[in-house]
Amino acid sequence: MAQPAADEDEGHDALGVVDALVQLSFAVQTTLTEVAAGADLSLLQARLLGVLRDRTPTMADLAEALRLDKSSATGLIDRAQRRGLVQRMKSTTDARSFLVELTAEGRRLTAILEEEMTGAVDALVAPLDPPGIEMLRLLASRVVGCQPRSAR
Amino acid sequence: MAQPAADEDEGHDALGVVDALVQLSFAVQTTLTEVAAGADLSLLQARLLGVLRDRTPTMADLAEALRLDKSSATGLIDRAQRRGLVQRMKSTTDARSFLVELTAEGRRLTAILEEEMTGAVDALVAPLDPPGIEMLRLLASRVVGCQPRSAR
DNA sequence: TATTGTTATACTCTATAACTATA
DNA sequence: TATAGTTATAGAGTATAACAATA
Repeated sequence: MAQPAADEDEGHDALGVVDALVQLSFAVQTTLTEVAAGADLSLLQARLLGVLRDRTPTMADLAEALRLDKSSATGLIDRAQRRGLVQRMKSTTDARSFLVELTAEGRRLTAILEEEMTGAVDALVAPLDPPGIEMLRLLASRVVGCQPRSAR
Repeated sequence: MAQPAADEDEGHDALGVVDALVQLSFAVQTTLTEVAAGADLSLLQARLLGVLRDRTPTMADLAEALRLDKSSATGLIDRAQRRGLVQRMKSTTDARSFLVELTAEGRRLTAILEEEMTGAVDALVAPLDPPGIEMLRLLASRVVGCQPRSAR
């Protein structure tokens, strides 16, 4: 399928639903990546903060939530911890296990990122009128709400 | 904003437009990544093939199209070339410059990926009825700026 | 002098396999 | 034996800075 034509000046061809969705997904990811970069974070580190906003998962939980191997999660948390964003807490119920939680600094950054990402994505859909935005919200919700979870 | 709840079992909460769009973008990216992985390629390598499908850019053009630093493009093309997917052609107009093009094997893989990615994204929107899909196509096109003027 | 591209370097991110400690 | 997590290792991907060759 066609790539997002970042270097072309006229992007007014009619797109099929696949190209439109793929280009939209790249536009959203680019937006999120830029916001994260503004806080000197990778998108993955930002996603980590998002996961930890409402949870205190074990390393294994975290790996599953981010679809990473457990060894990748170890490195991710090592780097986040080194930057003072998260900390490992010994589990009281399983001596092998850690619970990962945000530090105060991590919570501060998480709040900033949430606000900025919301603003940036809102700006992305600003070309639509309010009914269009509501329709997009509804359709996107329906697509992600019907995801087969059983497949990994 | 909330993370795609990969580890939760029911995704039927009402989502705001930002969360819905972010989750949709991750769903699309995950789908594309899985298709690419099925051909033993990263998503970036697959994007590279997509760019080269209709173009024969210089290294600098390529870096711009993929929004990479020129040094990153060097490594990307080195790896793709090592796998026999692309080749560097000396420019006839600028002795400093190369044109990057697909090999026969690269074209073969590109065609397969295009077909599989289209099928996978189509499957993603299958929960919607045909008017919903058309509406999603229209809204996404408008957001990414590729809507024909007549429909604006 | 400016541009094209590579190299050297350092870091993030990713997975596999082997390992330790605990269940 | 099985599970939770780390370590060792290898590789992709990313950017910055310095560099060579050419424009």
